[in-house]
Amino acid sequence: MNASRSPVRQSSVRAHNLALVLQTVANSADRPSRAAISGATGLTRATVSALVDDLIAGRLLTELDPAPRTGAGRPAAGLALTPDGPGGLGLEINVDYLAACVVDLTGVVRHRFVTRADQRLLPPAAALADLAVLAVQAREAAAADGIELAGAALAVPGLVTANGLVRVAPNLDWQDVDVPALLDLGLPLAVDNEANLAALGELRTDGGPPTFLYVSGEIGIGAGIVLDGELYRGGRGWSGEIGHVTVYPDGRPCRCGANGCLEQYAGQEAVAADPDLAAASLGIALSAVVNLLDLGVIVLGGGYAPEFDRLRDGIETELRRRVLTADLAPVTLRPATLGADAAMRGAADVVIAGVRDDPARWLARAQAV
Amino acid sequence: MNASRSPVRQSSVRAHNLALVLQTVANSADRPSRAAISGATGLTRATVSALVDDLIAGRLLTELDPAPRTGAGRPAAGLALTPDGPGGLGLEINVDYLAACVVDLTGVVRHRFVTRADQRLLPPAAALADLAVLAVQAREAAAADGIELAGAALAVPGLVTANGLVRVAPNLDWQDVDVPALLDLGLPLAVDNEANLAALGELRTDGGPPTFLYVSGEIGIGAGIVLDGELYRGGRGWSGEIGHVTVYPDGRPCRCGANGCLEQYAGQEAVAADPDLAAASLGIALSAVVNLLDLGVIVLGGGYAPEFDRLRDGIETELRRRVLTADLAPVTLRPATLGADAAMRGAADVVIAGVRDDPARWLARAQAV
DNA sequence: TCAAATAATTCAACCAATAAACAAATCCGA
DNA sequence: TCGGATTTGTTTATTGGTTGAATTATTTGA
Repeated sequence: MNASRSPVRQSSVRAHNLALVLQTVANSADRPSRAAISGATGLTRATVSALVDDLIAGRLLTELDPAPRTGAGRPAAGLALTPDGPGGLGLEINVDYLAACVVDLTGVVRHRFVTRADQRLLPPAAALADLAVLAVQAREAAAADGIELAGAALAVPGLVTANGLVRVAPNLDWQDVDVPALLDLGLPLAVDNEANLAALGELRTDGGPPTFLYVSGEIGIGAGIVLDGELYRGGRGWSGEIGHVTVYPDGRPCRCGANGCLEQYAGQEAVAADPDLAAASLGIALSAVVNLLDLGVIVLGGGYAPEFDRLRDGIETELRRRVLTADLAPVTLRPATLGADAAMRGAADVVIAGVRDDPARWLARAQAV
Repeated sequence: MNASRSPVRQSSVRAHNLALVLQTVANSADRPSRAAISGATGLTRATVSALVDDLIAGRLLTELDPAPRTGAGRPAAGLALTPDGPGGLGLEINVDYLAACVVDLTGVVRHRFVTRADQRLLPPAAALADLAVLAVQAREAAAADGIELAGAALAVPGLVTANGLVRVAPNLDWQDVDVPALLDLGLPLAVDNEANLAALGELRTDGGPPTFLYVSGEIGIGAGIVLDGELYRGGRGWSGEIGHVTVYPDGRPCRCGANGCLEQYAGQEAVAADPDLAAASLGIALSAVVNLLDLGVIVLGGGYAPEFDRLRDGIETELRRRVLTADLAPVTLRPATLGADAAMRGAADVVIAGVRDDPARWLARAQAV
């Protein structure tokens, strides 16, 4: 509802419409013609043609054979995202591995690199130096495919501020690590919480609902909240700490100092020890989330995904009992579709989503080079 | 991040910039000149002049004496919102009263009408007919001031869908009431939950933070979630049901069928019976909200506002203990600044916010008439 | 072989913002 | 008291971008 606080000039109109055309192609199942785009967007064919010319010149779209059609008339030229345009570099650092991947504009993972090693034994700078090695490998592999990286995003299991500072990452034993200062790849770098990025990865999975909660159960429990297709990061970027939602006010002591946090009842160890208790506890906490945010879909990821069948009933029982609107509108529970790579995939997706959402910036950059 | 799915034409540019200028005036403490607006927005003076001419012609802005200034130069003409342009009609229906108010474009309450009567004794159609009488009075009073109502909004203590259908309002004993069908005022009518609208009322209060939780404690407990200056309504419009967040999983049975809902420990009766228990319970539930959404400000309204001093310590104790990021960033607790009228004020504010956020639509309508 | 149909491009017109010059109204200093 | 400095607001030519209509291109089908 709030109009954004910046003036709009004609060039903004073009930027917006470039994004509109590019997204129309991206969301289209077939390979749409210029005329089809015109119909879908409401822009005239003349305008679409001009915009498409720019997008082709900037290596974001390519012309292909059209989708087959019956009847008379000049055949259309099919348009699709280029697999050899800009790409995204997804990075992940976790307790026992480092990973990097290259995703092209169409969303396909083109390259994937993993190094297994216990990151808790290294100081942050050393771990990030190792990660930089992977990043360079990834960039070279991408360049060999004709892909230029538009940026990078790093998934970290911890609290991250908007400017990339990792305040706390308990399982890595990190505190106040200024990642952008230590990891200079010569690329724009975003840093975010792993659950947030995994949630975004899940969102890009085709047909993903635009509003859902992604819950990732590892040693700790994190959640990514996606509202209307956008990740909600919270006032200071620290949303989704569902692991420390109180389930039993006078329950087990938690490492955070409080009692009865969900983490103590549905963390990795607790799930193994007593799946029923974990499911019930998770159900109680998730009911709170649904009552507050009215989410229709909950995705269980991370360590929860393989345990999904064992947890489902217990969770749903509590949801039915404790969600006020349970009989008015159902809550769907489903396992994550991406596996262990979810956060890294999500990170790469964030980068290419940045290009798809603002192609004008990419075109201007490509122009300058 | 998601570009909206509609094309942008030149007229959209004008619509956006009209809104930008109008909001700049609205948010300005003094009475800004065209040059000042130009400086604040980044638009050129020429453009601002043209936009201001339109806004003055549409009776949204007026020229006044400028704010005093020292130094050389031609004196500026001060601009301000017109008190006699479009206004908003705020309506409220609650257990024991009906209310209506007229708020002008500057946010001042110009007229206020209240009828005390137990609404549970009447069928919904009769209650809404009584409300329509108040609405007509309000409109006539507004017309006498030269105010034309741009629309109306109604606050209801219950679950409301996006198209104005009241699914359940337990304390009114309403079920599936199609309000827009029963209440035709010849004006655009929005219907929303009272806590949502009260939260928006609190937002418009000058200096209100753009991200906060508004909690309203009456017989039930509702909450309005405001994220980045926008009310978050949830996937189906039923967010904010904090009253049914579980505090003690095996605790007191609730009328909703579950056990240990917050409502049983911090509802109106519970607060009276045991304020300490109410505060602790509220603290536990609010900690969950903060952990999930990372909100920095919580506003206590409705029946909680007068009890604020008695509840504060108990709530803050739990917040400190249970919010993971409590030592990284504080959570501020404060009482609501609007009193019993909060929801009705918020309703009227929603209407005028609609005009301020999209003045082009109002200008087009005024033109057509 | 030609008419109908559909796709894409070209071109003049229009809308809105910009930049720069200009007019208006005040202050201030000699 | 007068003229320059200063700031506000308007005028005018230019530019960027979309539109709509006309035009060109390419196919199907009678």
